[in-house]
Amino acid sequence: MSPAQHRHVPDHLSATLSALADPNRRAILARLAQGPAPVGSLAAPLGLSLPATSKHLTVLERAGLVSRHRRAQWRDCRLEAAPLRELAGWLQTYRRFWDDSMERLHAYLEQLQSQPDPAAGDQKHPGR
Amino acid sequence: MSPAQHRHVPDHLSATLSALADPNRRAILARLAQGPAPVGSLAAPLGLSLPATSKHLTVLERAGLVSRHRRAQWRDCRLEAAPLRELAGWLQTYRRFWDDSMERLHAYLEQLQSQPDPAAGDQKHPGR
DNA sequence: CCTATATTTAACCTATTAGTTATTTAACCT
DNA sequence: AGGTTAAATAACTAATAGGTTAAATATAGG
Repeated sequence: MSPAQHRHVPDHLSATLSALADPNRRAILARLAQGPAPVGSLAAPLGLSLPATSKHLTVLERAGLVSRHRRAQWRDCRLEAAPLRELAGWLQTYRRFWDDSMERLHAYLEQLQSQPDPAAGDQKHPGR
Repeated sequence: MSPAQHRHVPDHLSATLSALADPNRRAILARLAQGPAPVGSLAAPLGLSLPATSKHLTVLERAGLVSRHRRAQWRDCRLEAAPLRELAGWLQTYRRFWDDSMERLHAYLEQLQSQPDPAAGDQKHPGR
């Protein structure tokens, strides 16, 4: 058989998360959180070359996390938070797993079901 | 010169984010959010092979997002939320950028400084 | 118009990722 | 012991990611 075509258009969340997965890119965002900045001033403190920085910015831009605007010969980069909000929304659905009070509630609700969760397949003998 | 050694031990947050960046892995977490499950029952509904699933689980495990426990010949996977909490904490520092009321406060605080943010270098002529 | 400055783009390299198939390991059940 | 089921590991592959150096592009300014 042909060696598997596993190519997708990545969704928003995946783009956001993989953009954020790089520490240099998070450092760029941290810097931009204190106000817009041109590319060069982002590169220097991170010990990154200009081309590397530019690429990181492209990744961040494609994830919607920054926008760039020409301003004379510079290009001002600005933090765009919408994807972060989206991420926070996604994360929210897991909040009960680390929030103690919610965790207790959840445990209670699970216990209410009495059954070991029929939808989950975590019985003694899980369905094949 | 040798072609640049950019090898790091990735930090927690990077490991968490890159683990979460894959939609299949997020689907696994979503499934585990409804209770622990053996590997096979995770693979099937995602159309993933067992080896692929096992690898995803290894990635999630190394990020601390799941744990696996032998249970007869099965291996029960359980969601571990600590890294998600850590992520939520990190995200929290950006909350003011999407939360309207906070945003207004932030704008006000920035305006208090009167100066266009000396630490930021976003003046007319940014430092080299 | 020419030159300096700021940034992007191109071409290339290496490591990592996500998948594959085939083989092992582990535990259960006669 | 032998067979079956569950999962992991090995070996391989194609695509992606993050970096490099060198060349191109865009704007400002004498």
